[in-house]
Formats: sequence, C-alpha cells, structure tokens
Amino acid sequence: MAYGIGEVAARTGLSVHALRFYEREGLFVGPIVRDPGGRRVYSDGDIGWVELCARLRETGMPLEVIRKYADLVRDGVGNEPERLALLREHQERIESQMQALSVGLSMISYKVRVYEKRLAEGTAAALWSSSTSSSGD
Amino acid sequence: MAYGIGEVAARTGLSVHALRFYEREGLFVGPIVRDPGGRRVYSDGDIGWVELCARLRETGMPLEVIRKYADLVRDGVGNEPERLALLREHQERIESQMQALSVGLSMISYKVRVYEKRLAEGTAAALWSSSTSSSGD
DNA sequence: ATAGGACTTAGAGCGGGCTCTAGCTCAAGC
DNA sequence: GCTTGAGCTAGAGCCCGCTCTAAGTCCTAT
Repeated sequence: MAYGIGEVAARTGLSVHALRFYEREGLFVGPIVRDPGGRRVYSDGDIGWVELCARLRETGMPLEVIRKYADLVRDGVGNEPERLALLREHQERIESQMQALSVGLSMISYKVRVYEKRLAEGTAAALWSSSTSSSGD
Repeated sequence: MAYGIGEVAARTGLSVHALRFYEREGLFVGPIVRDPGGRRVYSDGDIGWVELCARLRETGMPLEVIRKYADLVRDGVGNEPERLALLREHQERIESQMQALSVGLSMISYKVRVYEKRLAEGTAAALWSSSTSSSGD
C-alpha cells in the first residue's frame, strides 16, 4: 500500500512537519519514494519504521541516536552487535526512567492521600481552624 | 540546619545555576533567607521543597505547573482542593507516561530478542550467508 | 596582604525538537 | 478556467529548561 504524508501523519500521530524534519535529519533508512509530482509516497514498511521512531522518541531516545540506529540498519548486515548494544542501552535507560517515574509517583500519591485526608477532616477541622500548619506541602 | 547553595546543589542533584533559576522563576514558596553577605541560606524545609521540585521535574511537570503549585501553597490554607486536583492530574500524566514507556520497552525488548537470536544463529548462518534479509529492523 | 574559592547579579546563549512561513506546484472538482 | 486543498523547499522562529558569562563581593587560609 502507498500513503501520502498527511495519511502517515494521521496514522502515526506525528505531524507532517515532523515527518519531513525526520527525513531531513536522516532518520529514514532508505530514501522515501516520490510520485511524479515530487510528493512523498510511504510504504507499509515506511510506516512501520516511523512507528518505531515514534516509540523510540516517546521513550526518550534523542534524534541523534535514532539516526545512528538508522545508519546501522542502512549499512546492512554485519553490524548487528552494534545495533543490539544500542538497543540494550536504551532498554536500560527506559528502565531507569520507569524507576524515576515510580519514585515520583509514590511521592505524589502520598501527598494526594494526605490532602484527601486533610480535606475529609477539613469540614470538621473548620472548628478549631488554622494551626494545622507545619508539614511543608 | 542551614546550608549554602553549593551544598544544596550537591544534595539534590540540581546545579547551583538551576537553584537560582528556580528561585527567580518563583518556584519557592517563601523567600530564601540570606546571610549578612547576601548569600542564600537554605533550611531543611527548603531542601525538602527542592527535592519535591526535583521529583516533579523528573516526572515531567513543567516549571509553570510547579510554580502554580508553589503559588497555591504560598497562598496558604483554603485551596487544598486545587492542589489536590493539580497533583491528581499529574498522577495521571505519570501513569500514562509509564504506560508509554512500557509499550516502548516491550517493543525494544522484542527487537533485542530478535537480534540475540539472529546473532546466535549468525555463526551458523554464515554458511548459506546473506538472503536473511526482509524483517525491516 | 594576597590568593583562592564560594558566592552574588542580570542577562546572554544554547541544544533539542519541533513548528511555522513564504512562495511555489500540482490534481481534482465545480 | 478557477478555486481548494494537499504537498513541496529552504530556512527562520519558538519554547523549554537550563547553563554560562562578566564583573563584582566576601571569607578563609597562608
């Protein structure tokens, strides 16, 4: 199947601007085919690649690293160990990001519970009002 | 206890530049105390707040939102429902970030397994060489 | 008393990742 | 034939979050 840039944008969630930008930046493995009028025509394979890029970006891989990966794939068979290393590094980065998120999440969840409790008691607390300070939110 | 800016930077992982920047940006609840020479003196409470800010940033909260939260805390008692709402929204954002990370992670883990397998077979595959193409890495 | 090091300010600069603009071409529909 | 809409290029612009600079102050140790 063949798709126009707008269609690809709609499917992948990237903007058409971003798609052209990614191409300029060398994130694609091969050149994107053009129709006789010079417009980009994307294949299913291209869409798959764009989706991979989107996932890599979402997980915080810098464009420069994605480009490096694309370069390796483009160079073809023989550099699999390098590609593997690159992916494994990213795997680890994602894991530590998840770790950081979960630390942050539990801190926030704790605060949420505190506020919930405070508010639940709040109506009652209006009696002896103020002085429930300290804590340091 | 009282701490200088360098000490706070060392403890929280933020740079001294970032600490001053956060202050200018209004992320602190109260003014930071100064010594007679005009230098910042941080209390344990300030450090706690900086650490909260650091966690919020790490989990992707924009400075503007942290400022809004600081504003609410500064305004004192009465706006707890707003603070709670703000925290809950962020909780949800973190949860969807974790979701995105885990989607990305499983995509990458899958690829890692593919490459590992390919490499394990690789030595053998050198026999009938090439043609193991397709896939679209 | 002098050198070093930590601190101060206001403001400029930077890197990443888009995002938008201007001016153009093309294809389809009325 | 003309409008509308999608696409094209090269390059400028923008937002965020720092990060660094310049020029100066102050404390401490030798």
